[in-house]
Amino acid sequence: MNRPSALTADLSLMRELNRALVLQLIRREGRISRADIAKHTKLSRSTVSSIINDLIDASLVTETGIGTSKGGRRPIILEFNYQANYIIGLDVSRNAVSAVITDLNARICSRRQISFNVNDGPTVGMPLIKQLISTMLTESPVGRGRISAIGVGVPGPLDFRNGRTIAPPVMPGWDNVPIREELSQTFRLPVSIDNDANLAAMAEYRWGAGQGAQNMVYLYMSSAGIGAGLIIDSHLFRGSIGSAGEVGHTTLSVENDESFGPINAGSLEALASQITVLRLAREQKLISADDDVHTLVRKAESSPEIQAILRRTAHYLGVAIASIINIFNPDRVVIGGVIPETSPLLIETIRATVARRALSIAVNNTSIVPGALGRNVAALGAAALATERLFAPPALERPATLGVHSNEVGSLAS
Amino acid sequence: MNRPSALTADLSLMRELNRALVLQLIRREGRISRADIAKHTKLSRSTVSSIINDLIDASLVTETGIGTSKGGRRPIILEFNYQANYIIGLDVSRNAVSAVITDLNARICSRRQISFNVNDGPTVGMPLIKQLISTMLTESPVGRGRISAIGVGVPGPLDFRNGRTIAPPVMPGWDNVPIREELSQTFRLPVSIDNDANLAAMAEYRWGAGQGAQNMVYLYMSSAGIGAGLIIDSHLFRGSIGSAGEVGHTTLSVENDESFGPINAGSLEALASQITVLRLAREQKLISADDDVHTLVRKAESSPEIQAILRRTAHYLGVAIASIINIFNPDRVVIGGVIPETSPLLIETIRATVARRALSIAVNNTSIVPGALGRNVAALGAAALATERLFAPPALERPATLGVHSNEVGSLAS
DNA sequence: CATGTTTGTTTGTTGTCTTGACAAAGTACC
DNA sequence: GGTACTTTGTCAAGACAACAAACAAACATG
Repeated sequence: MNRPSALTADLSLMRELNRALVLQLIRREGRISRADIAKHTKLSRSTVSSIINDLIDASLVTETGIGTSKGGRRPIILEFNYQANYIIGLDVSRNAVSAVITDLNARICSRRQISFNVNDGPTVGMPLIKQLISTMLTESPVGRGRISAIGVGVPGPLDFRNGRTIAPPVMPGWDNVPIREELSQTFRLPVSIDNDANLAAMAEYRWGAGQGAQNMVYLYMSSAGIGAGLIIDSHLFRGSIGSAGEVGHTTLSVENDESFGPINAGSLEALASQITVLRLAREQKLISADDDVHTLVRKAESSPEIQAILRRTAHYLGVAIASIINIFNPDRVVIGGVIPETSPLLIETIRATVARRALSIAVNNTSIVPGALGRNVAALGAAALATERLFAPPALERPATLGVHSNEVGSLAS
Repeated sequence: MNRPSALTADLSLMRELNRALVLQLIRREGRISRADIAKHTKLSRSTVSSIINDLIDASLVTETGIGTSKGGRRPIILEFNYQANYIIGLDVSRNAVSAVITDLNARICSRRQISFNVNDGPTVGMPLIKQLISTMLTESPVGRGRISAIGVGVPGPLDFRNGRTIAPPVMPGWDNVPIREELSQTFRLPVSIDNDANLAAMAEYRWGAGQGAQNMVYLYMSSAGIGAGLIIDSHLFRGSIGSAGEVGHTTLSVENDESFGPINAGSLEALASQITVLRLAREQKLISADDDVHTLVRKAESSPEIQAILRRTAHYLGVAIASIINIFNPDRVVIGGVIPETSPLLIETIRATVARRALSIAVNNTSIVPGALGRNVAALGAAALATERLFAPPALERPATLGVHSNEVGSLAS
């Protein structure tokens, strides 16, 4: 039922597809002429002209000047109008809600953060969230009318059929809250919602360390826990009920041949989360009680004890990543969060563990890199998701297989 | 590069899409009238008529009778002509090559097997494979002219850009052999090639225990090792270089807090493969040297020692499956191979281990079942892949996201 | 200045789907 | 049996999107 039903093709669909095709090309290329679009897309010049007229009328594209001649008439340069619309991106974490307003190219033009306690539950939390959105809408440098979508990230899995939270352990009291519906009705804007790891993955994929990847795994070491976002052929993969990538609760298989029950080594989250790292360092008096992760990473340079903690953490992460690589065969693994993004030691140790534990063919074709977008990843991703939604071509049936074929003989169906 | 370049939409594409749409509906429904097709596809009745005429001309569809009235004129029943073409499916295993000829609905109408030693390398092996195909072509009950595609399964990963083997450990000497090209040129037929686990997954998904699933994981316990095939939204997922699902070489994480190196517990394949199970049973004199897996499963009923071996094996498999479920969130896990398909103990133990080790939300939405197709799965899958290829609609760009959206407000691009 | 090239637009053609009308063949009810 | 209504399938007319070819504008080259 949730399966994307195959669309019937008619003329309007054709137009939609070609318009999306042209639009995506312009977004990717930046500056391009009608003639070049025709060459890239293999559409005729007249068709391109017609589509461009539509897009200019919708003010999604603008003519920004005249290019240089290639031996004939000079081309008119077209550019995507990134300021045609603006998007609000929200990131709900355990103790704060941060919001950004971005243009269609993820340039942040406004940013705001409120403190927040997720444990207060939705009756306290939802009004705060709405209040923040309201403030962003009214006080933003761009007019309210030009903000055209809202994206929201929450820590934990969602029922993605109706945009409700589902009993997330990190969000006590937030069971089955129709966040999407409420916000959509209050603000009369399209609302996209997803969990923070997925959104951060989206952001890194489009604008950060994941650019150009085909299949990407994003591991998110946030203040709330550890999650993963999977991107397959440029698209977020959520699994059957939306819990794909929930690696945080995996018990790292720790056992020996004699006993079958899991030795109580706990979950990946318990062993390798940011909270655990801080706790261990504090217990050993390596940092003070109010030092944060940034301090920890800085002090690590001169502290072999902290380095040992980080190595151990990295090792656990590496084991999880090795499993993911064997199963998933991504060409890039991006590891996000303050510690991975600032501590070279962590990344290097992860690489070493993965090299030992994953299938060598797969490892050799996978680069493991830290995230590149810093503190606002998830909010940016929320904006990214909402943006993508605005320009998504219609969903069509994918080809029935992705197998290996000889193309020397035509298909029957053609 | 390999990324499916977005197709430009024109009138012929429109027709192709709609034709594929109608064809798939007929294949799925079995018996259906033009009017019902129009209702399901939301195409107009006249368009459906036109498309059906094309399909009847191509003899892919036939009018097979008159249905019952629903208060008006009685409908003409259309059926897919499963005997319009036939497919050869090959399964290359370590010590045999088996082949089937199937109609377009996977009904086997001819079957043959030759003994084979994969260690002899391609100079000996390829002629044998070609010989087998030749025999199937000439001696088949259907004429050679009606066989329209060949599918091949090999044990091990492939470079799926050019259909060559890539240094599979189980196929020494078979590095970089252009199997697809050779067969395609020799027999002048389209050739599809893939690894056996992927093909078996395909077969179970279409005709076996995976029917109706959305995201399916297939674990294949073959004589050559352990592999997995992943099906996402009805389509095989192969990863970036085609090694997705290669779980066999994963080192089951066995370690304790003191040491970081992997304790030499070996790979999943070493711990839980069919070969290992047989070896353990033989070492303990529980079966004789020439007993096979069928005997083993039968004797297990009265042998607590064999049961212990199976429980242990199931436990290892369960650990691997739990990881896969956490990462992938499938709604079905199918476990294929002789032992899983005949030993209830194995499946039940796997279920128990998975229930303890995987995220409960995900486990509750995942059914774990044995394979249903028996010994010819992989060959059937090879035929399935080749068949799908014949009727695959053209590849279009997928929508940019699969995120969660409010549909209350339209998109900009429409 | 003549020639050729590149860019963008205009015009007429083609192919596909849809709409609405229609015939054929049935049911339901009087 | 007759009339009204349904359902199925076909046909002709119209809409629409892309294409091909011709054309105009603007430029490079010799």
